[in-house]
Amino acid sequence: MTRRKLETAASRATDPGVSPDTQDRQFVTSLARGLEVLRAFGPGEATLGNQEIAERTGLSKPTISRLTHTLVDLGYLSYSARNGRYQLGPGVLALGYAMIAGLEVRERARPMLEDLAASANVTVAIGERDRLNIVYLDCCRGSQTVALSLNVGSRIPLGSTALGRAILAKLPAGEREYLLRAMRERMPEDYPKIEHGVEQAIRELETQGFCTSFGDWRNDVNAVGVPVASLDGERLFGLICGGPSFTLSTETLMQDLGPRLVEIAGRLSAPRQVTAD
Amino acid sequence: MTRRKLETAASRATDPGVSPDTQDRQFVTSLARGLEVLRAFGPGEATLGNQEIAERTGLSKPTISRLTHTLVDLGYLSYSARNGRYQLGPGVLALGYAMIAGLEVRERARPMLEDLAASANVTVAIGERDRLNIVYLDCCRGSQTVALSLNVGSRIPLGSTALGRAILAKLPAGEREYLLRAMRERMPEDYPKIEHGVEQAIRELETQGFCTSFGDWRNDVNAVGVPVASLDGERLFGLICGGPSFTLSTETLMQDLGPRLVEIAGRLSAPRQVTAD
DNA sequence: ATGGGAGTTCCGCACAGCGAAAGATACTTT
DNA sequence: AAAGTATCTTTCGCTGTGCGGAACTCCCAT
Repeated sequence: MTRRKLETAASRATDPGVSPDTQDRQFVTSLARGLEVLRAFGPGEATLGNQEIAERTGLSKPTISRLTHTLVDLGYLSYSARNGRYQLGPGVLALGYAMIAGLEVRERARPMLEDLAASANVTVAIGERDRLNIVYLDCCRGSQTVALSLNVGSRIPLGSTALGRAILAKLPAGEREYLLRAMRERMPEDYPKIEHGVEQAIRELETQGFCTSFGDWRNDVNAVGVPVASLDGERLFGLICGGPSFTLSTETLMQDLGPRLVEIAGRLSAPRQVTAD
Repeated sequence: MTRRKLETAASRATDPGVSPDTQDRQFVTSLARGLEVLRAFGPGEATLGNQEIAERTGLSKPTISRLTHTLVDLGYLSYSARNGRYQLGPGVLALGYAMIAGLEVRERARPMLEDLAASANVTVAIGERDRLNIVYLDCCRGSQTVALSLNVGSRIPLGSTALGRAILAKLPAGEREYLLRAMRERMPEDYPKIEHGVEQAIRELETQGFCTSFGDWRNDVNAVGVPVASLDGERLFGLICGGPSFTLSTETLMQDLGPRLVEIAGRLSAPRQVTAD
């Protein structure tokens, strides 16, 4: 039982499409496939037909037909007989809420995020890794200019954002390398920048306690980030603070906001550091 | 033992009418079971062990073991080796966001909800049915804008709320009866009230275009609701407007807010705006 | 130490779920 | 209108997946 969670946690945690040739007797394929179907509904693809799902997932049409049938039956997909297309259904949203409602880190973090967002008029967010993305768990904005009400749940890339870098940098080396490898395979052209950014983030975390992304994700967005471990030490989150580059200078981030983020992260972490690694 | 009950009841709670109880060759059991595992994580149960999941779902321990293993692998569950318990993972949240981001009704409804919530200082929400619950798809509050996105995705009962009644009342009779029957089985003691409320809602919708729930869900909450069909006519949503009974009188709801809700519902259903074809 | 409870692994069997191809339906094209 | 095209569903045997009882391991309590 030596090779346990580290490997499996990283094993399929990357990308759809190819099912890794694991003879894992513990792995339930149909479940994974069904979830892959749900995952096919991305930002740009609010509605999909069976054909499109089959293409995106690489599964055969009859399989898709059965899976969608099942998912509709359970309320995770809605079917429009009008145009033969599916949409994500209410069941999926209820699950998402249950997830966020049960997250104690979020509860504890929220007042601090609000405080910082309001006092410095920046965007503050907490996120977690999901495969090769970061998912926003919570988000506070300074001035309610344009209220894009909830990007809680939205994804941003892992490699180029301050949030992603903070998390990658804090990850055990093995897992980090696994993820970097997956990114290199998937987007070889972006990889050099990604790798460089992550290496820099590791150094920054060592020296100053927070890492940066100045224009690396969107070139008009600056942000600083810190990692935060859950109380039981099993989950790794990231905390960022950022804004448009013409509002938010790198100096402010480096000298004021970064340190404040570090301080918040300290308060969020367990009172006693039990780093048994 | 009687383990068939919960599972099948839950499965069919979405699909009304002539679902032949014959072994549905289209139905992928493992997928349904896996999703049932995720669903076991309710409001009160942020973390669960395998044993508890097995009890809640009625599945055998080895089966749960395999399903949780798979779900952890895919990022839909997080596992804490510390105490051997699971939590919903980030993947689930990303799905929820994709669902809500792809909902055009929500986009179109939002400005109207905000407007009404602000001008009348009430809570306005849009929801959809998920099995025997209503799931909030969006929610605007009048004055206290503190917790805005928090209860998106949260569930309220189908039978006693204005939202649930609006949807039940507008449903095809067969489906409505199917759901009522399911509710009678599951909560026989509450059923008489539920049935009465729904019958009343049907009458109210006919006569005044909106239905009511005055203290029937929480006895200090008043609300009025209307059904809204999606543009393609395939999905049925509900719109409510409500607040605490000491702030929001039944008269205001009946004479002012109810009609305004009806008007909003009309604008949501009618695609003929200032469109130049 | 010792017992009990929780979780995982073994194992053979049944049948769930798979995919090629045929059938059904809706939507275009000529 | 009729043939053509694209999409989705159903059929049908075969295979291998996933199932559960029982045995095994681990972790806490006491």
